[in-house]
Amino acid sequence: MSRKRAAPEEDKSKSVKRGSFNPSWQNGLEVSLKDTASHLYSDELVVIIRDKFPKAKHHFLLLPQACIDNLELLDESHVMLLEHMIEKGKDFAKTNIEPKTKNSVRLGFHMVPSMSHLHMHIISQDFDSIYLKNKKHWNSFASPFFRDAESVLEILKKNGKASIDKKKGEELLKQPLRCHVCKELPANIPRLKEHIKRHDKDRS
DNA sequence: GTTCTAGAAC
DNA sequence: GTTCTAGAAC
Repeated sequence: MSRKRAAPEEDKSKSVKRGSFNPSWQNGLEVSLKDTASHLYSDELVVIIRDKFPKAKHHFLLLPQACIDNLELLDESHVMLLEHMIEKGKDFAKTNIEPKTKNSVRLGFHMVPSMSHLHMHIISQDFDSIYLKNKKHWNSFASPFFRDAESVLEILKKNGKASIDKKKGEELLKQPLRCHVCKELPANIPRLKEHIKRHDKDRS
């Protein structure tokens, strides 16, 4: 028998995709929110879960319980919520991430998120992960595409909103690969991954 | 968000 | 020839 791969299971997905602008993967976080068994922390306002494809040794997502799609929908009334998100995110990092790496943890949002439901990343800066595979992955965490939660909070306080610049986001994802520690410019992803191992050794 | 893979880059 | 990236997925 000469066949390259198993036959594609077309029928299974068609019913979902056809006539729907919101493919199921975009709603993954809504599903996780309802799956209380996956909650590592929860209170009346927020939930913390593991990122399904962690891009570093420690990578979690903190989501509000309320159905807020993205940063664009925040206004003055959400300042306290965002402060709570940051506080609980920091607490979680302090107690759940080993001391060696906890100093380099960042809390923040993607400039243009792929998935529905507002989510704040809690991610260590080693970027040691088999799931970090391409330029988009890298730039979404190591370029200004990653917006620190504290800066977003300041902007929200100042302007009463935290708008999304989609065009700027798309440009940032296409920027050359740049080491987040020493600003070196590795030629490709394998070389970048080899390069950042050095900084990990420097720290330990 | 991921998977898959054509063809660019080496 | 092999490695690597980048765009389609109905």
